[in-house]
Amino acid sequence: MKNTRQRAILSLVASRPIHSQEELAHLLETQGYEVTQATVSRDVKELGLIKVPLKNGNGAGTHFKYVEPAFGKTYASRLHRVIAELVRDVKVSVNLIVLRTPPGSGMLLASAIDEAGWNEVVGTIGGDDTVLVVVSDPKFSPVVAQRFEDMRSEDPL
Amino acid sequence: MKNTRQRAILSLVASRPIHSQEELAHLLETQGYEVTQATVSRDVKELGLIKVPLKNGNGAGTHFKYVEPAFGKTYASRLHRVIAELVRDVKVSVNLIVLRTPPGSGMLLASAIDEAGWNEVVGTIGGDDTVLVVVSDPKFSPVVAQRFEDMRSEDPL
DNA sequence: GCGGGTCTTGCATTTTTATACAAAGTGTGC
DNA sequence: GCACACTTTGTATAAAAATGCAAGACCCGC
Repeated sequence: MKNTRQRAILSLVASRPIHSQEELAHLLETQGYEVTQATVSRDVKELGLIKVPLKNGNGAGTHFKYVEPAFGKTYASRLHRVIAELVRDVKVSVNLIVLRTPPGSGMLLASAIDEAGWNEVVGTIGGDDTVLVVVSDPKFSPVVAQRFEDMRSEDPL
Repeated sequence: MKNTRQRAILSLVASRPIHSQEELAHLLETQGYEVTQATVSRDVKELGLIKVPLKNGNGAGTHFKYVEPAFGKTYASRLHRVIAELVRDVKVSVNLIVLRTPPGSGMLLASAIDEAGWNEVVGTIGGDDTVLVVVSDPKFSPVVAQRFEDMRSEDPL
Protein backbone atom coordinates (compact mmCIF):
# COMPACT_ATOMS: atom_id res chain seq x y z
CA MET A 1 0.00 0.00 0.00
CA LYS A 2 1.40 3.26 -1.18
CA ASN A 3 0.10 5.22 1.74
CA THR A 4 1.65 3.19 4.52
CA ARG A 5 4.87 2.99 2.57
CA GLN A 6 5.10 6.75 2.34
CA ARG A 7 4.40 6.92 6.03
CA ALA A 8 7.29 4.56 6.58
CA ILE A 9 9.47 6.79 4.47
CA LEU A 10 8.63 9.83 6.55
CA SER A 11 9.49 7.90 9.63
CA LEU A 12 12.75 6.63 8.20
CA VAL A 13 14.03 9.97 6.99
CA ALA A 14 13.16 11.46 10.34
CA SER A 15 15.11 8.84 12.21
CA ARG A 16 18.45 8.89 10.47
CA PRO A 17 20.45 10.38 7.62
CA ILE A 18 19.74 8.61 4.39
CA HIS A 19 22.11 9.12 1.53
CA SER A 20 20.31 7.81 -1.50
CA GLN A 21 17.03 6.55 -2.76
CA GLU A 22 18.61 3.16 -3.19
CA GLU A 23 19.39 3.10 0.50
CA LEU A 24 15.86 4.10 1.27
CA ALA A 25 14.58 1.29 -0.91
CA HIS A 26 16.70 -1.21 1.02
CA LEU A 27 15.50 0.08 4.35
CA LEU A 28 11.94 -0.20 3.18
CA GLU A 29 12.63 -3.76 2.16
CA THR A 30 13.61 -4.64 5.71
CA GLN A 31 10.19 -3.41 6.71
CA GLY A 32 8.41 -5.51 4.18
CA TYR A 33 8.00 -2.96 1.45
CA GLU A 34 9.57 -4.28 -1.71
CA VAL A 35 10.01 -1.40 -4.07
CA THR A 36 12.53 -0.15 -6.56
CA GLN A 37 14.43 3.09 -6.61
CA ALA A 38 12.00 4.32 -9.26
CA THR A 39 9.10 4.08 -6.88
CA VAL A 40 11.07 5.71 -4.12
CA SER A 41 11.88 8.55 -6.48
CA ARG A 42 8.17 9.08 -7.02
CA ASP A 43 7.42 8.86 -3.34
CA VAL A 44 10.10 11.37 -2.52
CA LYS A 45 8.65 13.73 -5.03
CA GLU A 46 5.11 13.34 -3.76
CA LEU A 47 6.11 13.80 -0.17
CA GLY A 48 8.03 16.89 -1.15
CA LEU A 49 11.17 15.63 0.51
CA ILE A 50 14.33 17.45 -0.34
CA LYS A 51 17.92 16.41 -0.15
CA VAL A 52 20.04 18.70 1.94
CA PRO A 53 23.79 18.58 2.33
CA LEU A 54 24.85 17.49 5.78
CA LYS A 55 26.69 20.31 7.50
CA ASN A 56 29.02 18.37 9.68
CA GLY A 57 29.97 16.15 6.80
CA ASN A 58 33.30 14.61 7.60
CA GLY A 59 34.18 14.91 3.97
CA ALA A 60 34.10 11.44 2.55
CA GLY A 61 31.22 9.95 0.66
CA THR A 62 27.87 11.30 -0.24
CA HIS A 63 26.48 13.16 2.70
CA PHE A 64 22.87 13.91 2.31
CA LYS A 65 19.80 13.64 4.29
CA TYR A 66 16.27 13.81 3.14
CA VAL A 67 14.13 16.20 5.09
CA GLU A 68 10.57 17.28 5.07
CA PRO A 69 10.56 20.85 3.88
CA ALA A 70 8.11 21.80 6.60
CA PHE A 71 10.57 24.19 8.14
CA GLY A 72 10.43 26.53 5.26
CA LYS A 73 6.76 26.00 4.77
CA THR A 74 5.63 26.87 8.23
CA TYR A 75 8.16 29.59 8.54
CA ALA A 76 6.72 31.17 5.49
CA SER A 77 3.16 30.61 6.55
CA ARG A 78 3.33 33.42 9.07
CA LEU A 79 5.31 36.07 7.31
CA HIS A 80 3.94 34.90 4.03
CA ARG A 81 0.47 36.11 4.68
CA VAL A 82 1.67 39.57 5.58
CA ILE A 83 3.85 39.80 2.54
CA ALA A 84 1.28 38.36 0.19
CA GLU A 85 -1.18 40.91 1.46
CA LEU A 86 0.98 43.99 1.70
CA VAL A 87 3.73 43.84 -0.85
CA ARG A 88 2.72 45.52 -4.08
CA ASP A 89 6.06 45.90 -5.72
CA VAL A 90 9.67 44.91 -5.24
CA LYS A 91 12.61 46.85 -6.55
CA VAL A 92 16.32 46.45 -5.98
CA SER A 93 19.11 48.96 -5.86
CA VAL A 94 22.51 47.72 -4.82
CA ASN A 95 22.04 46.82 -1.18
CA LEU A 96 18.56 48.23 -0.81
CA ILE A 97 15.26 46.60 -1.57
CA VAL A 98 12.30 48.89 -1.92
CA LEU A 99 8.90 47.46 -1.20
CA ARG A 100 5.70 49.33 -1.97
CA THR A 101 2.68 48.70 0.18
CA PRO A 102 -0.85 50.01 0.50
CA PRO A 103 -0.94 53.41 2.29
CA GLY A 104 -0.50 53.15 6.02
CA SER A 105 0.91 49.65 6.18
CA GLY A 106 4.59 50.39 5.73
CA MET A 107 5.45 50.25 9.40
CA LEU A 108 3.55 47.05 9.86
CA LEU A 109 5.34 45.32 7.03
CA ALA A 110 8.71 46.64 8.14
CA SER A 111 8.31 45.29 11.62
CA ALA A 112 7.12 41.96 10.31
CA ILE A 113 10.28 41.68 8.25
CA ASP A 114 12.43 42.80 11.17
CA GLU A 115 10.81 40.19 13.29
CA ALA A 116 11.65 37.47 10.86
CA GLY A 117 15.32 38.08 11.51
CA TRP A 118 16.67 37.08 8.13
CA ASN A 119 20.38 37.21 8.45
CA GLU A 120 21.00 38.90 5.13
CA VAL A 121 18.85 41.79 6.32
CA VAL A 122 20.56 44.44 8.38
CA GLY A 123 17.42 46.39 9.07
CA THR A 124 14.30 47.99 7.68
CA ILE A 125 12.71 51.40 7.63
CA GLY A 126 8.97 51.62 7.23
CA GLY A 127 7.33 54.69 5.84
CA ASP A 128 3.69 55.14 4.99
CA ASP A 129 3.54 53.12 1.82
CA THR A 130 7.16 52.19 1.35
CA VAL A 131 9.58 49.92 3.13
CA LEU A 132 13.30 50.06 2.73
CA VAL A 133 15.08 46.81 3.39
CA VAL A 134 18.79 47.11 3.94
CA VAL A 135 20.73 44.05 2.92
CA SER A 136 24.09 43.27 4.44
CA ASP A 137 25.85 42.69 1.14
CA PRO A 138 24.76 43.57 -2.38
CA LYS A 139 25.39 40.02 -3.42
CA PHE A 140 22.40 38.92 -1.38
CA SER A 141 20.05 41.47 -2.87
CA PRO A 142 18.79 39.33 -5.72
CA VAL A 143 18.21 36.40 -3.43
CA VAL A 144 16.28 38.37 -0.87
CA ALA A 145 14.31 40.25 -3.49
CA GLN A 146 13.39 36.99 -5.12
CA ARG A 147 12.26 35.69 -1.78
CA PHE A 148 9.83 38.56 -1.48
CA GLU A 149 8.61 37.87 -4.99
CA ASP A 150 8.17 34.23 -4.18
CA MET A 151 6.25 34.89 -1.02
CA ARG A 152 4.09 37.28 -2.87
CA SER A 153 2.96 34.76 -5.45
CA GLU A 154 3.97 31.20 -4.86
CA ASP A 155 3.11 28.76 -2.18
CA PRO A 156 5.63 28.93 0.62
CA LEU A 157 8.93 27.37 -0.38
CA MET B 1 37.48 34.05 -10.13
CA LYS B 2 35.57 31.66 -8.01
CA ASN B 3 34.10 34.30 -5.81
CA THR B 4 32.47 36.43 -8.46
CA ARG B 5 31.26 33.32 -10.21
CA GLN B 6 29.48 32.12 -7.12
CA ARG B 7 27.99 35.54 -6.79
CA ALA B 8 26.71 35.24 -10.34
CA ILE B 9 25.21 31.87 -9.47
CA LEU B 10 23.34 33.32 -6.53
CA SER B 11 22.00 36.00 -8.77
CA LEU B 12 20.99 33.57 -11.47
CA VAL B 13 19.15 31.15 -9.24
CA ALA B 14 17.33 34.05 -7.68
CA SER B 15 16.19 35.36 -11.02
CA ARG B 16 14.67 32.34 -12.66
CA PRO B 17 14.02 28.63 -12.28
CA ILE B 18 17.04 26.59 -13.24
CA HIS B 19 16.59 22.94 -13.84
CA SER B 20 20.06 21.49 -13.90
CA GLN B 21 23.65 22.27 -13.26
CA GLU B 22 24.29 21.93 -16.95
CA GLU B 23 21.86 24.75 -17.57
CA LEU B 24 23.54 26.82 -14.93
CA ALA B 25 26.89 26.22 -16.56
CA HIS B 26 25.52 27.47 -19.89
CA LEU B 27 24.07 30.57 -18.32
CA LEU B 28 27.36 31.29 -16.67
CA GLU B 29 29.05 30.94 -20.01
CA THR B 30 26.91 33.71 -21.44
CA GLN B 31 28.26 35.86 -18.65
CA GLY B 32 31.83 35.04 -19.44
CA TYR B 33 32.38 32.33 -16.88
CA GLU B 34 33.51 29.23 -18.68
CA VAL B 35 33.10 26.34 -16.33
CA THR B 36 32.06 22.75 -16.46
CA GLN B 37 29.19 21.07 -14.69
CA ALA B 38 31.71 19.62 -12.25
CA THR B 39 32.66 23.05 -11.04
CA VAL B 40 29.05 24.09 -10.82
CA SER B 41 28.37 21.02 -8.72
CA ARG B 42 31.06 22.15 -6.31
CA ASP B 43 29.78 25.70 -6.26
CA VAL B 44 26.27 24.55 -5.58
CA LYS B 45 27.52 22.52 -2.67
CA GLU B 46 29.58 25.35 -1.23
CA LEU B 47 26.78 27.85 -1.52
CA GLY B 48 24.44 25.40 0.17
CA LEU B 49 21.94 25.65 -2.62
CA ILE B 50 19.24 23.05 -2.66
CA LYS B 51 17.02 21.80 -5.40
CA VAL B 52 13.36 22.07 -4.63
CA PRO B 53 10.50 20.68 -6.67
CA LEU B 54 8.50 23.40 -8.34
CA LYS B 55 4.98 23.37 -6.99
CA ASN B 56 3.05 24.63 -9.94
CA GLY B 57 4.86 22.27 -12.21
CA ASN B 58 2.82 21.87 -15.34
CA GLY B 59 3.84 18.27 -15.43
CA ALA B 60 6.34 17.97 -18.23
CA GLY B 61 10.06 17.86 -17.81
CA THR B 62 12.26 18.25 -14.83
CA HIS B 63 10.87 20.93 -12.66
CA PHE B 64 13.35 22.08 -10.18
CA LYS B 65 14.71 25.26 -8.99
CA TYR B 66 17.77 25.96 -6.97
CA VAL B 67 17.20 28.08 -3.94
CA GLU B 68 19.24 29.42 -1.14
CA PRO B 69 18.18 27.57 1.96
CA ALA B 70 18.08 30.76 3.94
CA PHE B 71 14.40 30.30 4.71
CA GLY B 72 14.99 27.36 6.89
CA LYS B 73 18.12 28.82 8.33
CA THR B 74 16.71 32.07 9.46
CA TYR B 75 13.50 30.52 10.55
CA ALA B 76 15.37 28.20 12.74
CA SER B 77 17.68 30.84 14.07
CA ARG B 78 14.96 32.30 16.25
CA LEU B 79 13.19 29.27 17.58
CA HIS B 80 16.40 27.37 17.46
CA ARG B 81 18.02 29.23 20.27
CA VAL B 82 15.07 28.64 22.55
CA ILE B 83 14.95 24.98 21.74
CA ALA B 84 18.69 24.48 21.94
CA GLU B 85 18.64 26.11 25.33
CA LEU B 86 15.55 24.62 26.84
CA VAL B 87 14.91 21.19 25.42
CA ARG B 88 16.53 18.51 27.52
CA ASP B 89 14.77 15.46 26.18
CA VAL B 90 12.36 14.46 23.46
CA LYS B 91 9.98 11.52 23.69
CA VAL B 92 7.21 10.41 21.41
CA SER B 93 3.97 8.64 22.11
CA VAL B 94 1.54 8.27 19.23
CA ASN B 95 0.43 11.82 18.55
CA LEU B 96 2.13 13.40 21.53
CA ILE B 97 5.64 14.63 21.89
CA VAL B 98 6.92 15.15 25.38
CA LEU B 99 9.67 17.67 25.88
CA ARG B 100 11.52 18.05 29.16
CA THR B 101 12.91 21.40 30.09
CA PRO B 102 14.70 23.01 33.01
CA PRO B 103 12.28 23.80 35.88
CA GLY B 104 10.18 26.86 35.28
CA SER B 105 10.67 27.15 31.55
CA GLY B 106 7.88 24.91 30.32
CA MET B 107 5.45 27.69 29.59
CA LEU B 108 8.07 29.70 27.79
CA LEU B 109 9.02 26.86 25.51
CA ALA B 110 5.41 25.96 24.87
CA SER B 111 4.54 29.44 23.76
CA ALA B 112 7.60 29.64 21.56
CA ILE B 113 6.48 26.49 19.81
CA ASP B 114 2.93 27.74 19.54
CA GLU B 115 4.23 30.91 18.04
CA ALA B 116 6.12 29.07 15.38
CA GLY B 117 2.84 27.85 13.96
CA TRP B 118 4.06 24.53 12.57
CA ASN B 119 1.18 23.07 10.75
CA GLU B 120 1.62 19.54 12.04
CA VAL B 121 1.23 20.86 15.55
CA VAL B 122 -2.28 21.23 16.87
CA GLY B 123 -1.26 22.82 20.11
CA THR B 124 0.96 22.67 23.16
CA ILE B 125 0.59 22.55 26.90
CA GLY B 126 3.37 23.89 29.05
CA GLY B 127 3.89 22.73 32.60
CA ASP B 128 6.74 23.60 34.89
CA ASP B 129 9.41 21.41 33.36
CA THR B 130 7.46 19.56 30.71
CA VAL B 131 5.82 20.51 27.46
CA LEU B 132 3.27 18.41 25.68
CA VAL B 133 3.14 18.93 21.94
CA VAL B 134 0.02 17.61 20.26
CA VAL B 135 0.58 16.57 16.68
CA SER B 136 -2.29 16.51 14.21
CA ASP B 137 -1.60 13.01 12.94
CA PRO B 138 0.60 10.30 14.42
CA LYS B 139 2.32 9.95 11.10
CA PHE B 140 3.95 13.31 11.60
CA SER B 141 5.22 12.50 15.07
CA PRO B 142 8.59 11.15 14.00
CA VAL B 143 9.18 14.07 11.70
CA VAL B 144 8.35 16.68 14.28
CA ALA B 145 10.25 14.90 17.01
CA GLN B 146 13.27 14.70 14.76
CA ARG B 147 12.96 18.39 14.10
CA PHE B 148 13.23 19.07 17.80
CA GLU B 149 16.22 16.79 17.99
CA ASP B 150 17.83 18.53 15.07
CA MET B 151 17.29 21.97 16.50
CA ARG B 152 18.69 20.81 19.75
CA SER B 153 22.00 19.70 18.32
CA GLU B 154 22.64 20.55 14.72
CA ASP B 155 23.02 23.83 12.98
CA PRO B 156 19.70 25.07 11.69
CA LEU B 157 18.56 23.11 8.67
C1' DG C 1 -18.32 -10.54 -16.24
C1' DC C 2 -16.74 -7.01 -19.36
C1' DG C 3 -15.03 -2.48 -21.12
C1' DG C 4 -13.14 1.73 -19.90
C1' DG C 5 -11.20 4.76 -16.66
C1' DT C 6 -7.54 5.75 -13.16
C1' DC C 7 -3.65 4.52 -10.24
C1' DT C 8 0.55 2.25 -9.14
C1' DT C 9 4.61 -0.09 -10.26
C1' DG C 10 8.85 -2.11 -12.46
C1' DC C 11 12.03 -2.17 -16.15
C1' DA C 12 15.18 0.02 -18.92
C1' DT C 13 17.10 4.04 -19.94
C1' DT C 14 18.26 8.83 -19.86
C1' DT C 15 19.42 12.66 -17.34
C1' DT C 16 21.53 14.72 -13.68
C1' DT C 17 24.86 15.01 -10.00
C1' DA C 18 29.08 13.81 -7.46
C1' DT C 19 33.85 12.63 -7.22
C1' DA C 20 38.73 10.40 -7.89
C1' DC C 21 42.45 11.83 -9.95
C1' DA C 22 45.70 14.65 -12.25
C1' DA C 23 47.00 19.05 -13.78
C1' DA C 24 47.30 23.84 -13.47
C1' DG C 25 47.25 27.93 -10.71
C1' DT C 26 48.53 30.79 -6.41
C1' DG C 27 50.95 32.18 -2.70
C1' DT C 28 54.99 31.99 0.69
C1' DG C 29 59.50 31.56 2.47
C1' DC C 30 63.86 30.91 1.33
C1' DG D 1 63.84 31.60 -9.20
C1' DC D 2 62.71 27.21 -6.73
C1' DA D 3 60.44 24.08 -3.54
C1' DC D 4 56.46 23.34 -1.09
C1' DA D 5 51.73 23.57 0.37
C1' DC D 6 47.26 24.70 -0.76
C1' DT D 7 43.42 25.78 -3.87
C1' DT D 8 40.82 25.45 -7.96
C1' DT D 9 39.59 23.25 -12.10
C1' DG D 10 38.72 19.84 -15.91
C1' DT D 11 38.35 15.10 -17.50
C1' DA D 12 36.43 10.95 -17.13
C1' DT D 13 33.61 8.27 -14.72
C1' DA D 14 30.71 6.52 -11.15
C1' DA D 15 26.69 7.22 -8.56
C1' DA D 16 22.17 8.75 -8.03
C1' DA D 17 17.69 10.33 -9.62
C1' DA D 18 13.99 10.95 -12.96
C1' DT D 19 11.00 9.15 -16.46
C1' DG D 20 8.76 6.90 -20.97
C1' DC D 21 6.55 3.06 -21.50
C1' DA D 22 3.96 -1.00 -20.73
C1' DA D 23 1.92 -4.11 -17.52
C1' DG D 24 -0.85 -5.17 -13.85
C1' DA D 25 -4.19 -3.71 -10.16
C1' DC D 26 -8.31 -1.55 -8.80
C1' DC D 27 -12.78 0.55 -9.31
C1' DC D 28 -17.10 1.62 -11.51
C1' DG D 29 -21.22 1.29 -14.14
C1' DC D 30 -23.52 -1.40 -17.03
